[in-house]
Amino acid sequence: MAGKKEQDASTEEKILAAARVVFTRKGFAATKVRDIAAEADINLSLVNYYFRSKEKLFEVVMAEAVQKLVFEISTFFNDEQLSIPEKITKAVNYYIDLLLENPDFPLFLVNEIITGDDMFTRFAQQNTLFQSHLIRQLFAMKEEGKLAVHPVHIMMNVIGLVVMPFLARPILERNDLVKDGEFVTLMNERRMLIPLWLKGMLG
Amino acid sequence: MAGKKEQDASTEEKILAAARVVFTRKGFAATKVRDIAAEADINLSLVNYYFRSKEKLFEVVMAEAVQKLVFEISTFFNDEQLSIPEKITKAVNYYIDLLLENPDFPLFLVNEIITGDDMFTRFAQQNTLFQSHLIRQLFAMKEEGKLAVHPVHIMMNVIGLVVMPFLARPILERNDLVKDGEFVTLMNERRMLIPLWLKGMLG
DNA sequence: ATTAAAATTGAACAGTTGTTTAAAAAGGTT
DNA sequence: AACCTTTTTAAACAACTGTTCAATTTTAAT
Repeated sequence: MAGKKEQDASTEEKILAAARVVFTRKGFAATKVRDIAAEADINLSLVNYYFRSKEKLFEVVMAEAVQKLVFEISTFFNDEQLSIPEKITKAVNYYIDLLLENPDFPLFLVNEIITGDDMFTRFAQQNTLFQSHLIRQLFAMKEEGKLAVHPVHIMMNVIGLVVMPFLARPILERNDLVKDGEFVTLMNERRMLIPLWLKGMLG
Repeated sequence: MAGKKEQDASTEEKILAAARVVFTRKGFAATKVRDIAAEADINLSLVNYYFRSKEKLFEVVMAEAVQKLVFEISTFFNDEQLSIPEKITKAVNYYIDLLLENPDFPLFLVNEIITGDDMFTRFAQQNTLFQSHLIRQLFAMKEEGKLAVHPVHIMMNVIGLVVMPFLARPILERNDLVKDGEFVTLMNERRMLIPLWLKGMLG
């Protein structure tokens, strides 16, 4: 029960890939184990054979998502060599790259903040985003009187300006306010714009 | 089947109130009809008696939420007497008022964008937010060369700057970055700040 | 008080869902 | 080949879930 066997990871990986797709698109509660089995094109029982339960499988997928969205970004935020604008520029570009590849991530995570029991809490606990070097820099700036507002405002703005478009995307495209393919162009524009806007906010 | 009876709306309202609470907190898929019955403290069958099905009941709750969050705001956005900054200021204050009273709304709506079949689509169709007078004003400004960026950027920024804090709130408070009660203070600060920031973005 | 409609209840239904089980198939080692 | 482990399969279970039904209670009108 302890050691994992190597050899053929193909079935296990097929399940995991399918789980990523279905969980991300439908959320935990709306996802049926049979959906995952069908998407992976494997027998139903294999899901419980490789991952002990639906919940355990979900935890793996969720951990991956949080890893990508939160942990990686904290590298930039904790790099003591970088100035505030440099940190923001790096973070914005990393996020936009990531979200262009995984457009469902924000909806997925937000979805689980709501329903999630402790699942999201557990990961967020180890989160170094909100106790990062960037935060300390901002607080220091505030102390010196060089920042007029609470540092949390800045943090919320960075995340809000990057993430919100991906949340609003379905509505924007549905209402033909953003044409096909134009969304990507707009997001690429924001790589420049968001750091610029934040410079304005910082004073 | 056609005409609704008047007299005792108490039970019906109890169910509706309970549905608002449970649907908003857990989302459609994770909500059981028995949860709603328990929350309303009424017999299980009465949910189907007053509202034909779980889905029909959900549509009522969702329609209310969209009404509050989208339709009302379009009044401001379509008031031809108001300048762009005036529209934004009104919208920001209305949203912050509303969201302080219903902090779960954003999570709820986002949750249903993901899982929702056509439900959200149907309402968004009639949406006058993204074809509003404000949009036309912004496009006109762009034409005149007085606005450097695509108007959609501005729209996304308004919504993002207002809504994101409510999405992030659980995480912020969990990490003690925002103390008890401080969140409300921060949101009240944003009534002034967001219009200010947007003035900067507009040129 | 009688009568009819509306509201409420408890029980049951039919379908779904996560999980388990026992048996078969495949793979590897000696 | 014989033997053991790992993987896969079909079937079933037990709990859950949305909904319905028949019977009872409440309400309102005459």
